Amino acid sequence: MSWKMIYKDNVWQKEGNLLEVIKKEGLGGIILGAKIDGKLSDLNIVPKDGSIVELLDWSTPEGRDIYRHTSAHILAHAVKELFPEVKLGIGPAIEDGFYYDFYRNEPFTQEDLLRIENKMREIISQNLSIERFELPREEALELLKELKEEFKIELLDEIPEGEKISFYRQGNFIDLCRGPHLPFTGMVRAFKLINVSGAYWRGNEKNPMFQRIYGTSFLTQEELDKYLEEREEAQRRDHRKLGKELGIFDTFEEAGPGLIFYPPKGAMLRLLIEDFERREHLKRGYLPVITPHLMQAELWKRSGHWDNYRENMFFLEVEDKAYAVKPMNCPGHILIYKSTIRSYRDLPLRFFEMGTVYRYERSGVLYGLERARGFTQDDAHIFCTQEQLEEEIKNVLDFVFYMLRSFGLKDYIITLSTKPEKYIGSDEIWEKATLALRNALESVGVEYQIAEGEGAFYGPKIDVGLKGLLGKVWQGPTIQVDFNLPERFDLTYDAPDGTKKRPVMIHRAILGSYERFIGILIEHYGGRFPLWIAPIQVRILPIADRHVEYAYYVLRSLEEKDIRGEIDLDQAKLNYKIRKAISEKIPYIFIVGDKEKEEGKVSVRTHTRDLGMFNLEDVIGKLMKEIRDKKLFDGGFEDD
RNA sequence: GCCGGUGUAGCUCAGCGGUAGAGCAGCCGAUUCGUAAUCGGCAUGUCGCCGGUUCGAAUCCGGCCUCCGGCUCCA
Repeated sequence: MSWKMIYKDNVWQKEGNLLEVIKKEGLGGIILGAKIDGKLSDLNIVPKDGSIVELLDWSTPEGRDIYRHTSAHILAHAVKELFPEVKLGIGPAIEDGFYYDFYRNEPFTQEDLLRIENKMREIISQNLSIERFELPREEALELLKELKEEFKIELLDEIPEGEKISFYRQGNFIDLCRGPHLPFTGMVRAFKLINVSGAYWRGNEKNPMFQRIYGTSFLTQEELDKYLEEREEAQRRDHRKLGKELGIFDTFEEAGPGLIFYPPKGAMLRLLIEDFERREHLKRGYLPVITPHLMQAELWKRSGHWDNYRENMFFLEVEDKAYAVKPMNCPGHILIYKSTIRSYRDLPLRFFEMGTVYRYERSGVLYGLERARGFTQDDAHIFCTQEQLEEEIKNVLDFVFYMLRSFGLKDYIITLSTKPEKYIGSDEIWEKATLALRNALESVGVEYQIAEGEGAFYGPKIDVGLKGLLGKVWQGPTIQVDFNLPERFDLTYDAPDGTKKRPVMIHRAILGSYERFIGILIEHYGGRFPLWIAPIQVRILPIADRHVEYAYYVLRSLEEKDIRGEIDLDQAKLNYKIRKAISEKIPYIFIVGDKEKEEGKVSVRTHTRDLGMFNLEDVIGKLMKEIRDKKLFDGGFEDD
């Protein structure tokens, strides 16, 4: 009756109860669960003869999940003790913690949460043993009826025939659950309930709404505190707060929700990004186009947006004609394509537009710059032959990664979405297009995941999700192959053999939208932008009035080289001006006093430290280089 | 859109039935200053909006709106 136990670099041959063995080895409280022959398991069991038992501790994702899943059970246990009328939903571990869904008419208040936390502490200090038991379906149903857990009965119905039906019990709390769990409630040492929010039962908005209590737990209080501090730090970087503080963007209640305004600094930042991107497009053979924001409804009927996207569009009527504000730029570009006869010699044809679109997003989904009702896409539509598809996609991908690199973004998730159940176009063309996307990804050599069946009905696509704060991912770059619109608009080109052929269309955005991208940048840099896109690059601080004249001389010298500077004329002490410049996250601070004036120098500092005194020309040269190189490090040119 | 929370000066917040306050920012004055907050004075408001209760509402009640936490959605 012996089995093999593996932990870190150790291998043992053991027998008997796993939990006992772990205790004897001095690993009690460290080992949270086990993988027996590759399957997750509780600890309080006797492994089968000859099995291989891998021990899981906090350093493994599975170990953390077990710990937090048990935390969720303790939460549910506490809630049932305090509010016996509550019905249980589900309660899994998630990325940074856990949640449990409860059905209850009364909302949980902040005070309730504190009471629940206290009850949880009680349950933990009782150190109840957590036991698994399995029941035949009939008996499981009886038990759940007895417990009056109607939602759990719904879950039971969906457990496939032949699969074991397991329950977990701690004290008088019983829950239908696959497990595994910690062996004792006392093993959860540090936890915190974070908040309550609504969540539809089983994620369907037609179902009743549950109250979801989110929490997190860690092995030690120190780790928990650290996590909570990180959350607070993340909130300080939140683009919605920081972006407004720094004057990057604003919204106004009287203008309407989800409509973005750019004050001067934000507008400067955006223009700098646009300028850079515009030049890159022209270098890469894109042709600029500009299309109206308003087009007649008829056009949107032909494009299919009327049928498929109407509830997200803004409409208006003028002279008995219905118009729609564009939610997308494609129909406009298509009209330009169709305005003349196109030859195969014209292809690929790449139309680029910084196209501002408006989408009527449901009120609850708006989120600062990341999800707005009006935004500007760096949009292009490439019309090409099937043969050109792969090469074009490859070029777009290169472009995408070049841009992300330029802005210093490295955290992204790439997804290739393939043919869904409902689709148009032949299987051959789908296969070809999907292969083209895949080949392009392979040739660039990036990691990507495949979302089987997640493509649009009109074609497969590549999406790049950019990581924001607190695990949020926002779709930025996208490359979508489209077989539908060329069909609907009867797009053609003249082939070498004189026949009319249908082009393929690629919709693509490099950054996604300027709004969303700027939101990501604010959070990525905490408002401390690389020099080349910083709205104000240098703030000049004259020490006393007699240095103002020289400060202007310095400013003019900067302006001559297109460096964006300004002078702080406040009648304040140097310390105060420095503090102000740092809090405004201005990359370089030039201090000018008697010494500097006399010698034609400036003293330079960043938000962290004094870099010393330099000849004005030398500093300007260094800054110009930093701007030209789009340098990302913001610790100052001293660190070259 | 749904569930819950929230809204007072430009910002951060106090006041919670008797008619609006602090700090910072702003303005005025003094100070002319060397690497993260100089001192003094002044002014600041449809207390989110609409309606109701009350002798009296920022405060209590109802509706609407914004924003926040989620869910759903995201061609």
